[in-house]
Amino acid sequence: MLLDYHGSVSATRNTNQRREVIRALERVQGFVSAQDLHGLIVRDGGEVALATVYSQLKKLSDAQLVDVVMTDRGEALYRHCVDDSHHHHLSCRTCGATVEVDAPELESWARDIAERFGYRDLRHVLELNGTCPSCSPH
Amino acid sequence: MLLDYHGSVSATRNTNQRREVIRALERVQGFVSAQDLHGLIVRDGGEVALATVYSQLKKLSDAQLVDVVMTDRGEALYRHCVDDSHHHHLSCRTCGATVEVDAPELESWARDIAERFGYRDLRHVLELNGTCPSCSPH
DNA sequence: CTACATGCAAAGAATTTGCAAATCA
DNA sequence: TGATTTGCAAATTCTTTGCATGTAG
Repeated sequence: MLLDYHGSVSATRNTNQRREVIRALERVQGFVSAQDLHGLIVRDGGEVALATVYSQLKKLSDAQLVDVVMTDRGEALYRHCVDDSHHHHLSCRTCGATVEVDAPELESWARDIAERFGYRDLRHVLELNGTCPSCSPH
Repeated sequence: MLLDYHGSVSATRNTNQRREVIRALERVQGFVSAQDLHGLIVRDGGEVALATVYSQLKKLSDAQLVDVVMTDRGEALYRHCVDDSHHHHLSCRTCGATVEVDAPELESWARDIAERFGYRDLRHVLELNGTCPSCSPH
């Protein structure tokens, strides 16, 4: 039992489906779309409706238990939150190649900014892209 | 006239509609959705179909003449590529309040990263959000 | 008990596509 | 003239919603 922002009692029932979703997220270790996640669950014999996967993912992300990122195709990708290993991507606009980038300076800079403006629960997403070496004109 | 990847001739006609789209993008100076852009054009007496706005935006972004960013709602935002007056936004997830944030440290950090990986023509988009002071529990 | 969760089907929102008619080069 | 573009409407894709039924607490 937990108190929410308004002091009332918050529920979040521990249903089979919720556990299936969380288990699948943990198994994947990375970003997955809701649809793929649902596919995984079903393929493994789980019985969860796609709409339920969506609603659980929404609750999990509201509770900040999963991270959400948007694909360039407008598809949301979710991943089980393990705030270590927070990193960003630098991708090539031409060939799509991607490298992972650690950004400790960015993280602390972001925290400073948030503090300066009195914002809490800061999250951030950084998209870096350019032309990678192999796609650059010689 | 321009050669494409396969050596054939590439066209890109300079139609009224294309000009309308570009003009609207220049007028806005920032990120707009395709739908809003279409709304702007129409409200100004322009006669361009929404589907045409989409197709022109696609061509423009393929040609790297506009930047594209994804909203957390899965909506694409486009902006005419100018790279002056570069800044970022810190917004409140609860009420939507937004403040502009300068990020000189970020800019130079991003340049360093790009250089380290040999990437050129670097662009970046940073999305910062949290809970603003007035939406924070007292 | 009952407030919340589920599942289905239908609704929504953003974007794409098919195709005939218009038009730039 | 002839290949692109346009515009409309229908199709797609991802996600949300309405509502009757199920169920955790």
